[in-house]
Amino acid sequence: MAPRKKSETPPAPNTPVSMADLARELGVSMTTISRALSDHYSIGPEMKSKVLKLAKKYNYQPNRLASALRKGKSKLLGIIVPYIEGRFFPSVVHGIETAASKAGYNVIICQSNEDAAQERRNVEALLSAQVAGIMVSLSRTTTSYQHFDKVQSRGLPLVFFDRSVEGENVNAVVLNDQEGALISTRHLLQQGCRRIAHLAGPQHLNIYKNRRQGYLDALREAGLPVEEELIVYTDMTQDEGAAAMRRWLALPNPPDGIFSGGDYCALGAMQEAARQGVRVPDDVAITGFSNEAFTVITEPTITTIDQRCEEMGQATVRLLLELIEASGTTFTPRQIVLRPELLIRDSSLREARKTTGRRAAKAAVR
Amino acid sequence: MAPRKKSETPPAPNTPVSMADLARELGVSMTTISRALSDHYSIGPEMKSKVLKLAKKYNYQPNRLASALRKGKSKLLGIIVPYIEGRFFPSVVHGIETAASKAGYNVIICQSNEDAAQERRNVEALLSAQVAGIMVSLSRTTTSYQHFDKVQSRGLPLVFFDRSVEGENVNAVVLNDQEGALISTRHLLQQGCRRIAHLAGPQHLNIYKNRRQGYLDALREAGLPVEEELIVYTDMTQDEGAAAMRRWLALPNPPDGIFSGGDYCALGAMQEAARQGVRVPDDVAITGFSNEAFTVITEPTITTIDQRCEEMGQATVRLLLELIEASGTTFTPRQIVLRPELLIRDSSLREARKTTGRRAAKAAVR
DNA sequence: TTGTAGGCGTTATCAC
DNA sequence: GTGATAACGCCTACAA
Repeated sequence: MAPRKKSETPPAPNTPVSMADLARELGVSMTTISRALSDHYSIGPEMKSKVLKLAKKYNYQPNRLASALRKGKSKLLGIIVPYIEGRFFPSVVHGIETAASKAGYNVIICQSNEDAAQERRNVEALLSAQVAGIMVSLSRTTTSYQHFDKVQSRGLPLVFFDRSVEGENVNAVVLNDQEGALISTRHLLQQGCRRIAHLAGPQHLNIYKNRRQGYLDALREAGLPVEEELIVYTDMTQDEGAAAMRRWLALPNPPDGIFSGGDYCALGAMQEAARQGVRVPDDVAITGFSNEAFTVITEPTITTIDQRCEEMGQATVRLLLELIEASGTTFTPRQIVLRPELLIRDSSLREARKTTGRRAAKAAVR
Repeated sequence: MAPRKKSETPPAPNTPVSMADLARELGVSMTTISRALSDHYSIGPEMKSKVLKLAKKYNYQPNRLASALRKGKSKLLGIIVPYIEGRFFPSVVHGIETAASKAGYNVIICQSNEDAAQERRNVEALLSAQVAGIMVSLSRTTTSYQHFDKVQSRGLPLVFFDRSVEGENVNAVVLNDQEGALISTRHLLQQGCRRIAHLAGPQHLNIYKNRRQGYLDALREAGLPVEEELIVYTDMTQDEGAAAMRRWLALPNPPDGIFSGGDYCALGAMQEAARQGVRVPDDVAITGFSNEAFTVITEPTITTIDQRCEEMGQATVRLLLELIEASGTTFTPRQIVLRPELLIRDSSLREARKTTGRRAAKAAVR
């Protein structure tokens, strides 16, 4: 479409009105209009109100493209996530969008689909769109980081969240998975468990490595031995949780507590226990990880670790905005570590006084 | 930040390179560069490859802001959703982003938080950002639609999805809730249920009104009477489902089938049945609506209606792109109605041959 | 306090 | 086939 011709008549009602249109209408210069609209200091109050009134009348919308082009700074932030599904990423994105919008920014969202090449293309697209900063949770297949070097060498603020690159040289917001595992396992110990098993996830992923470490820390702290038969490595699926539980229940001396690195896996174990007539939490107490939505609807409800999705989103935006404002000056990279929260529910609580009444699940309204 | 001064030296490595920089380097005009990069017809092949090589060397990124400003058309689409949580909206957004990105568009996401005023602000922001089109799922509190009239009067393509305004004058993609209810209730009839109850949602919301209507249709079709004591109006929560079930089980003649307008509510009913020793599906068959993630992990798994979230996203983008391409020409608004899918699971399947083995739940990896 | 003018990076139009 | 030039809408020295 060819650009609209400049006309001397007032703008058609269905066409966006520019500052030039307002200027012509009032017989003043564009500068005046610009100052009135941007609340500049040197502008007569009556002039200003006249401009504002006309702007409202014509429903003037500033063209942020033009503004960004001129100023070299847009009001757009970019997010790259592996995907927008499940519980975790949508919640973080929710937190990000809320915080960004509060600060006057809009957010462009991209999915890498766990594909490094796609992630690279996402970065290019965001650079092309002239975003003011980028937030990334790494794709699982990303092994080289040049595309991010390029971002930083342009002086464009960059913050990783949840899945970050290692090191002190990046800005990142992550959850302390190890601490989560530690407090969860400690809780099982406090409930009287002495033989605590662990459903571990793929150890090449940091989150699962750290969760296993936290579990080990808690055992050591309590002076308990680590028994290899009590650690089962899984892909964190429900079925693998059930399978592990079957193996454990077949032992001469089965565990009396289980810390699972994920909720689905914990669920599988719990269901297998029920099938075999083993009582949860009395015979075996179980805790999960992630606070999946279903953990409050099972019977018993599942003790788990909340990952502070919303806070993670907020913290990510806060850090990014700091970087944007400090743009130009030197800024020492920061890693923000969020503290996980243990949500104690019925699957691990052995005392007589259980949590009173199930937490009402959110309405299934869409 | 003041715009960078035009310099005669090659660009610093950390600064974006423009077409002018390339032109200077090659001693040709910007026009030539532009043509080479945009694959224009009148350009010498050797010139073209020279330009492309240099562009790659300097890692040239087109400035889409400038391009959009000049052309009056950006490569950005806007989405407005009530929120990015639960199962439904994230999945639709996932579908939208995937389809948009395939077509070379990026997506700005906004949340209205079920607030009409916020929704209005979202529209303004997207207009300001000069998006090429807008996709909206209405906030629950939206009662006036002027902000959308403004969008359309600007000639900006607009498509509603899921929560749309009524009428033939809008472009929309919605699910046929009534049909979903119909096939779900029919399925219960086929399973031999003769007294089918309904957990209904708030009737001022179209989706629940339509689901109730589908239920009534199925009863009429089967020549069964509508009994008011078998329809309970709820807010679709788990607890209300349980409460309704309690009332039904206290009847002299309890229902032998239940069609719930939502999965959480169905779950509550199912759990209450279990507590009272009533067998599902043999004593009472139950079906839900929405295909929430938990419906495959309960025991028994819950029969439900899939809402085609991904397809909805794709269809929305397809329709919007059509509108964008038809921009200027007259385009008769279209309403696309997606057909829901009945997922038959154990909570309603009375025959001996149940679904073999629980469907493996997706790994709880984040 | 207000106006003038140039430029942000790209592309369409015209001339060569 | 290539080049010069003028916009797109906004912002900001600088001048008045």
